[in-house]
Amino acid sequence: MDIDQILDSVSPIHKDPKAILKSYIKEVNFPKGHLLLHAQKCEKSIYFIKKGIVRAYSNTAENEVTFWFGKEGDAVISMKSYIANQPSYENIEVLEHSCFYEMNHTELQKLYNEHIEIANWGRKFAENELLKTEERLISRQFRTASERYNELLKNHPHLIKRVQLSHIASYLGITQVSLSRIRAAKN
Amino acid sequence: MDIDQILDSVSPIHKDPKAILKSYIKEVNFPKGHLLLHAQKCEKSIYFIKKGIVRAYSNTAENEVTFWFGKEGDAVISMKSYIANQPSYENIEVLEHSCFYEMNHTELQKLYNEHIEIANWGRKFAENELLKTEERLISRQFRTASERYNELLKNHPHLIKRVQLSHIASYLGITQVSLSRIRAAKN
DNA sequence: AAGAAAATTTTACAAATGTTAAATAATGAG
DNA sequence: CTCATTATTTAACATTTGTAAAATTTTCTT
Repeated sequence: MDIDQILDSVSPIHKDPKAILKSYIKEVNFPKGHLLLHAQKCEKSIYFIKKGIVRAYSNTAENEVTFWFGKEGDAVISMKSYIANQPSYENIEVLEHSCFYEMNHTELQKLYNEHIEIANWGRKFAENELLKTEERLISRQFRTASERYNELLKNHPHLIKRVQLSHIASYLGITQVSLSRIRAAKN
Repeated sequence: MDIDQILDSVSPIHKDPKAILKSYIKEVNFPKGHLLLHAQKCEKSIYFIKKGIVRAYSNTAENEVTFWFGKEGDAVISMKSYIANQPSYENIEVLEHSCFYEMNHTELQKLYNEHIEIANWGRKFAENELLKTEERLISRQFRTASERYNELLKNHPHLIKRVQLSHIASYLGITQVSLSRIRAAKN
């Protein structure tokens, strides 16, 4: 997915302000296993996935909890760092060799104060991410693990194949044994 | 909580653009039981709570699920309507006689395109709400019902007293019987 | 292709949560 | 203040989910 398409899918933006934005964006590659963002660390960059998949997780006292999967076109960002300049909640792990568009937070903030069209692009960016986060919250609050598993199968069929079931189980908030039972019940 | 304080707490804003914003805001009162927002309806207004408390809920096939409590200073809004111009997920019920600041979505959108400082205020508004929603999601994903109950006791002690336990149980994602057991275990 | 390592499923049992109904406590109307 | 209504807790039992460990399948390395 190329950068023009990604920027426009956030909110259509005219040629000139888009060129300004793009001049601050560079392409970077990372191998499978690389940590793109680090929990407890104040991150400086925002990424968009050009090609590949990633996983967000946090470590609790007992175990590791996966809570998001990112795919092409998705923004990879610590909102806590981007918005509040505070340490990230999440580790983001690259699940297969992937290519990203990278941009620096601070430079983006500066552009927000200089160009109204970029400010409104940034507003739409936050608004879109808000709707996605709300959707995730509602999914968790209203649907059973089994329903959410089917949702995942439907919305991210490619992902299931590439991600360990232990990660999917923790994403669903159940044990891997329970997930096995759900999967077994479908046959 | 007065409107200047609320607007500035979203993001400090200069006198002139703030005056423009305020010229579109009016004060409204509603009694206990009033429905401020309606699920399945495309809502036109955003509210800020001057005084009072509210509850967000949705009806599923079987039952009613409470998923948010709002208090003074909080924004009461259907993000789905505000951002995507689509029907609201939530009903918002006024839990005791309350006073709100009301503003129209469409007028706000217009201001975003005319004043860069208001555009950035709107960006910060979405960003702040995003952090709050993320916090709610993380709370649900990482903490047990019991921990979340204690969190609620700590952060909203006044609320617990004024809200039925059946609502709190559904907010925590457990049955009222389980909540009783949690409460009993603390004595 | 064979063997080792890792991932997934299955089993047996324990613990937690849900369901239904009854008992108790709190609230509100007259 | 009293009675009726509503809210909350408790009890008994059923169901679901978790835990630990073994069995099986898949993946990776050589």
